[in-house]
Amino acid sequence: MFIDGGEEGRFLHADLDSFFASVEQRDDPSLRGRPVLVGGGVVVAASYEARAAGVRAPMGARAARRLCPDAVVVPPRMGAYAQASGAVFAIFRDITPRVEGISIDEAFLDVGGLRRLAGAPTAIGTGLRGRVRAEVGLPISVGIAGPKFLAKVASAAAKPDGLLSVPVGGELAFLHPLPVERLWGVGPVTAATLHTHGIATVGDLARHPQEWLAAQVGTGAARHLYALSQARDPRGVDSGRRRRSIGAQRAIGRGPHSQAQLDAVLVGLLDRVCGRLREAGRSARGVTLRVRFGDYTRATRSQTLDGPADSTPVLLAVARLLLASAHERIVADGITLLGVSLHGLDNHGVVQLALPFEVGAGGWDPPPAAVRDQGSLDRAVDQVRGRFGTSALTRGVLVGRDPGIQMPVLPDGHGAQ
DNA sequence: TCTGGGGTCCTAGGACCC
DNA sequence: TCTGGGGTCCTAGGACCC
Repeated sequence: MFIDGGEEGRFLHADLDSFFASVEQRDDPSLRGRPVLVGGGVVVAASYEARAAGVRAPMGARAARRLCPDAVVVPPRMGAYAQASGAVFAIFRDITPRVEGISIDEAFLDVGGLRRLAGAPTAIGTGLRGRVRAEVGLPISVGIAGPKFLAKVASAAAKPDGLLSVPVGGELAFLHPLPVERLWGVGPVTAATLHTHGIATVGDLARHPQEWLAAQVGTGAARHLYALSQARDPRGVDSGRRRRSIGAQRAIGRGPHSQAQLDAVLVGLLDRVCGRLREAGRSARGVTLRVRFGDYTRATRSQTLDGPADSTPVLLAVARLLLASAHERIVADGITLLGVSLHGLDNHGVVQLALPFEVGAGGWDPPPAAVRDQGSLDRAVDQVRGRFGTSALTRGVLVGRDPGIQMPVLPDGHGAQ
């Protein structure tokens, strides 16, 4: 699909169709053309054949089977999805370095300025779709528009397996007839509020002044929604985004659960989360515990640490204290989910500051400049201390180019012994 | 439909400091 | 003894997204 005429916008949003289910159909030909559900107790992805029967994610498996009795249910294979995602993102970055990943299966690309090199945005999008299909074997939809968020709205409208370009000047004609729920940031709560005031479409929303909107949904959301309803979006593609938290959670049955059982779940969560933290070469300055009670209401408890930490015992101890602080309520109401997330993520100083060191035997890329003397090493280490706290400097070895210059600095698993 | 697992961002109040 | 404003950090909660 393609709205013809006029100049094209610079932002391209690429979104893999029914990603997990498509990977399953790609890898098992017997699943092609059949309704496929990925997940166990809950459907995390449904193929378009299953969606045709009304199945949506997330939906309980039992309800999904009722709607679609001949569906094939397969367990998720996160490894396969991560691999497929990596291959698709490699194609994105081959087209332009200006790529902003939104999740495992979608990204924004800024293709403004590529015209002479690669053609108009629609040509680039068509080429992208062809390459993903040929090289990775997956269907992907593409939206193109001048305001960034509108490219995402367009890709949703293009699905499945399509391309839609909203021409410059045609933004409002495309946007205003759509239901407000299509706007990024309008979920069930905001939608319900807007509906009570007779606002059903984006055009309805655009006819109300921002001040009035602020009284209904708050100043921040009002500013955001008002701008979007006028097809205004000042954001560009940010290719340097880093993850801001790492977490894990587990739904547990209604119980009752003994303290020992809860602690075992907590230990498992911390083990997973801290492993991923260290794998990423990062440290955390805060721990948040997330609890869902028997009545499905939620609460969080969080604590900030004196300095960054990446050790499982340290972070587990903090999480245990937080769990204890929720003990009374858990006893009273029961508990159905336990989760933990780590925030205040940073590298252990050295890599991020690009200090003039070489790390261990392996070093890192790009190689930093050599440390010339003990004095400059000391000053650099002081910088790290000042910025990240002393506990950032407790493990590993930082080695100057001159092998006589060494300081203990890096976390485990980052190349230093 | 009795309910998964991974994230992001915003708001608001209180503590604390200058 | 009483009183002010501004800024930052921390905690808790909520809405939203895939």
